[in-house]
Amino acid sequence: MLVPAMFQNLIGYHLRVAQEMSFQAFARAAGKADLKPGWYSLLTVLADRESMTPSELSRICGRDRSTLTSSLKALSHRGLIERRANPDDQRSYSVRLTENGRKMQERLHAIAVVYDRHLDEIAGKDKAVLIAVLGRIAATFGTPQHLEDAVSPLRDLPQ
Amino acid sequence: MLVPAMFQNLIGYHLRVAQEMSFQAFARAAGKADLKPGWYSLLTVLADRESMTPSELSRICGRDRSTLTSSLKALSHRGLIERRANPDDQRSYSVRLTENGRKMQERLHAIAVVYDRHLDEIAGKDKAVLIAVLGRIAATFGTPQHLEDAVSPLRDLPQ
DNA sequence: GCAATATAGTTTGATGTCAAATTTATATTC
DNA sequence: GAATATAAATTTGACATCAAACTATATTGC
Repeated sequence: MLVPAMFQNLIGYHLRVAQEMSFQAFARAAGKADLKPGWYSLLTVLADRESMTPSELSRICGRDRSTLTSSLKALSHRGLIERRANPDDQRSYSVRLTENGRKMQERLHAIAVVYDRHLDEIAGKDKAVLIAVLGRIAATFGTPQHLEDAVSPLRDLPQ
Repeated sequence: MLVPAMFQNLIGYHLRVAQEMSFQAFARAAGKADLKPGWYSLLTVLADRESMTPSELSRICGRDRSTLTSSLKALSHRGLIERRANPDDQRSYSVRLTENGRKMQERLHAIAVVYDRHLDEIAGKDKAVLIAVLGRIAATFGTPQHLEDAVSPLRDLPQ
């Protein structure tokens, strides 16, 4: 694989390439199963909660609220989520997974796990070091609010 | 930083978060200097070459050729690159940096290098291992043999 | 109690991306 | 040498995304 000489020593370059390549592999696999990779984070966050409002989901997934409008419409139209009016606030509504939505989340997660096994094999004995360094990078460059928030709902998941 | 339990053993998760954090830091810094991070990869690749065609640039930067059309128009309009007709092939033309383009590339590169120094410090003695593993990931997922799809564009810098 | 302000969600507009179709030019084949 | 195929760049269409404007409802402050 050809790497421009001037990038050879830049960690940021390798980080970006590796991330994009592995994500694209996941996206292609999901696409073949007619699954949108963009759904993965939404469904996975929802899978751990009774229900959430679009705004909460937006903060946790790190995407603008306006972006979720069409995603939620698509997910709802496909019967993967359902909306429920909030009796206390007529502006708002809550979203929760349907049974099909849960199955879809599991399918996507299964695909993600398969790709992560590839990553495990590639990393080999360096896996612990890799995860440690990546963790330090994430911590150093600051944790955006959306990821900070994302932690709380998922923190206590059964292993 | 807290990591959701269901993700804490997934390399892909740490890879994505680390990449997202460091790229956003770079993008914010570039944005403050009124620079489009999307220009960085194009200008940097061009900075290393006499000239290139849009197709070569597209392959090296891993973006679809059609995507480059508007970018090159913007860069050209700003006087950062110039186009030259190819006398041997009237369909094609070459692109090269202007003096201003080189200055702009240097400004962006300086910002990128600052962030990569942070990454160096964070990686410390693990830098070589990190780059090696990231390289293997890119090579594996960017190589068609591992996936039926023959999609293996070369990715490049944060943009 | 009502006007001002804030909030939830959507709509709109701009940008960046890919894929497919198009156009024009070059190569290949018969 | 004409027909066909390939190639370079662009155009078009479909999305995803963010930010700003907008609508409808809630909350706050006076």
